[in-house]
Amino acid sequence: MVNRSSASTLGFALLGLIAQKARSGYDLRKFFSSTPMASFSDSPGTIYPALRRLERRGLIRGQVDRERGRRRRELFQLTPHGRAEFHRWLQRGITRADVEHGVDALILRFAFMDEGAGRTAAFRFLKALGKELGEYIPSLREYLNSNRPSMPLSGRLALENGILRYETLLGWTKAAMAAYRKEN
Amino acid sequence: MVNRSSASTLGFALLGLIAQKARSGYDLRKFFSSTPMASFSDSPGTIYPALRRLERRGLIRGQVDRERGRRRRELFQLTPHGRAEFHRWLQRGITRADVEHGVDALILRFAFMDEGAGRTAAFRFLKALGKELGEYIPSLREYLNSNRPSMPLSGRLALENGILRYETLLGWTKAAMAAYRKEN
DNA sequence: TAGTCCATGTAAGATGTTACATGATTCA
DNA sequence: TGAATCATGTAACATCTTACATGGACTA
Repeated sequence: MVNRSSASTLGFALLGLIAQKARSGYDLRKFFSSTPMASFSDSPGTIYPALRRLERRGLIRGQVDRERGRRRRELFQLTPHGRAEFHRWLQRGITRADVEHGVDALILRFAFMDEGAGRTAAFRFLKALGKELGEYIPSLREYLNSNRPSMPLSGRLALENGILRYETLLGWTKAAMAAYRKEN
Repeated sequence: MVNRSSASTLGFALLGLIAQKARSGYDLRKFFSSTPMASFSDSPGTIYPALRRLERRGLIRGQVDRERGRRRRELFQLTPHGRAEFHRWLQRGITRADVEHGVDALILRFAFMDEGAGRTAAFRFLKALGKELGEYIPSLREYLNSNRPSMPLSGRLALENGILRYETLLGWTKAAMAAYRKEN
């Protein structure tokens, strides 16, 4: 069986944007098509059903905005339950699986951290991510060293790119922590 | 309607590994669980149905390996059609959408490039990727500069991480091209 | 002989994609 | 008035996840 109550990555992205201010499906589509959050699809077949799922689970509620002379549109806002679920998502710990599976979802979480969970939580997140990366990167290096001779050049370079990506991320966590310290 | 003849990212990952040598579903699961390709799920409910789909489309064919004293297992290899489709995937151009949507699928493609399409194709890929990144990164910078004042710290840092990621990747393409030149 | 690893699968459901569809409003 | 944009949706389908299930072979 599958998680029936909470949301997917897209779901949390929508929750985060709606948490900032009430938005319509169209607003959200435009946001995805016109900002660096373009990794999410802006197609109506993705957005509108996702919003209905969030509504069905009681995480958001929509109300039709019927100002005269304006096109009909439906603005969504978080319910208290939605706000709580979103907050729980932000507060989740960081696992090896999170880091292995692709770091984009983690960065998405972090992007909403200040607004949704506060700066202390943001700092804690960075520290936990740094710790996890510090443990993961050596295992990648080890794999590279053991398999280097048998790997084709493009395969080796691809792996080196992965390692570089994680190392850059680790450096970024440190710079980001410094930025938080400076602000306080 | 949806692409019925070709494969998903997971499908191409499987094709690439099977192209290297004949493998069973179990081999592939172990590969995903024990190497840096851990971003793919190693669960049987993911792998076995994906293999059946590839088989149904005529991209791979399996034959049951029934050596006595060994457990029954089914080894898959590429069909000529599968090899051709895989090759076409490797040769695909690089679009803005590829870069925006997440660069992991591109790196996967590159990892198989030498074996599946040769070094000339690998070099061409790096050049095209570098060009696309060179055009994309400034648009991210521009967004950051326009929106910096209104962004919360964690949001701004997340975006900076994205830019840094693309810049690191651009640097890597240059180093990788140098590595190819040196080999020839 | 009991536990572990090898090896393959199915079922139910959530999620996402592409394509198709509709109608109102604004603007040239 | 015709095109573009605003705004929301459905249908069909592929894909993926989680959980459940089975049985043979190896090893302590």
